[in-house]
Amino acid sequence: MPDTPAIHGIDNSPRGRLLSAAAHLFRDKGFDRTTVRDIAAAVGIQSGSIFHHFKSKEDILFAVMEEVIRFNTERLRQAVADGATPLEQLRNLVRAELTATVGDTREAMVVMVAEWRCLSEPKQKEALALREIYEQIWLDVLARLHKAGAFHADPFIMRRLLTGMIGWTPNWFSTNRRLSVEDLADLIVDRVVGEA
Amino acid sequence: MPDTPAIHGIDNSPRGRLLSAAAHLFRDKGFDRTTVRDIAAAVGIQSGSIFHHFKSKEDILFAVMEEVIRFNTERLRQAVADGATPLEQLRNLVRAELTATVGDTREAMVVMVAEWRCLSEPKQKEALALREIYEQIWLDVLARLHKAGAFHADPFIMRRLLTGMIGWTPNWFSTNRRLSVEDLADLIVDRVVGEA
DNA sequence: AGCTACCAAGCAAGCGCTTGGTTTGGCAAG
DNA sequence: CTTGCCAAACCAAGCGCTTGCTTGGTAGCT
Repeated sequence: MPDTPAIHGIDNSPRGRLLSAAAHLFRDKGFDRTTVRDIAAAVGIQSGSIFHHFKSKEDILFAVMEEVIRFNTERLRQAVADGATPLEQLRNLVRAELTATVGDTREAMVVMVAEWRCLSEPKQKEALALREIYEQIWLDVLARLHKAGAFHADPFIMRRLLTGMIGWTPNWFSTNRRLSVEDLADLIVDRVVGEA
Repeated sequence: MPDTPAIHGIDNSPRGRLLSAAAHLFRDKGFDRTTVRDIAAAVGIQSGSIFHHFKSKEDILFAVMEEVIRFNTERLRQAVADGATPLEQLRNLVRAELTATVGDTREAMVVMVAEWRCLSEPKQKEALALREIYEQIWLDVLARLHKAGAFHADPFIMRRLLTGMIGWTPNWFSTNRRLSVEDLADLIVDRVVGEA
């Protein structure tokens, strides 16, 4: 029963432990190369027992994504609420998404972007609906900044560049290096409101 | 015999057609969800006949990656050679990688980042060696710019932010929109040498 | 008694790949 | 111009294995 480190926002129930283990394995080997036998072994049960908690392997993947989107959407809401000015809100948003991406929900976030197409089309649509709520929070703040003249480019495109910059960080950022999440967030914010 | 659109830098031999078709399918459904029967059907042959050209399914994936890295490394070299100043070289590099990423080698580029871990470890190392040559071209130009005072951040980190911005473009950029590759390149270059 | 959580066994389908043999196109000797 | 030949390209069939998932039953707690 090798316990996998829990993911922030996922509880300690049998179902929750299954989710954390699955997220870990999905990130490591990908959804398709992870067998239900792998997941079962990671929490110390038989492979068939998984289907008492989830009705299919795809459902596990979907649950991982759903949980991480919901949890981080709430985090974004907090980030905006905690900012007095649009610029402060942007900085908080970048910090929040960075924390999600290389911090406490790292594995699940990586799985979400990497294994998106492993979902059936109906499930993709379901997840997309949740994702759009998440994105709207970003777009609102960016639109406010744009209106205030903080940058000239299209807010939509700016969000996409930000998504790219932040989404790539798991491939290189290491927590135990000298560059902190806060410093990296500042660096990224500067790419938007460009003060060289 | 549904012909898949060829990828730039891959010839028209039976092997080349197999590679193009495979790249297309790998991008669409992922490496694991693509069967050798799918690939065979895409070029109109029997599944077993594939192993006359490649000794394993993994070899097909590796060949796709190898071809696209080699081809685009040469493109980067041209981009640097065509630039008179470091800033011009950077702009050319961004344009070149954007063209590779959303243009003529799009499918193969997407496959390379998305299906990296589907390679066995030895093959990963082989591909990584090629990739490092590619990256060094970027780092040289960025280091020169940094020395000249064009930006203050660490060139390594700047390259990673660029990789993220450019690497994410296939998920949103469309060639038939009003934003051209050149304009997007300029926008991205401005994120580096920040003139707001 | 009834519910949640689990086990032991295995089925049907799909997978990568092998095998042995056949077609095809080019090309040099007669 | 024919003939014989060879290698590249391909076919038809299927083997052995892994996969997601099902089934029927059991242990333990309330």
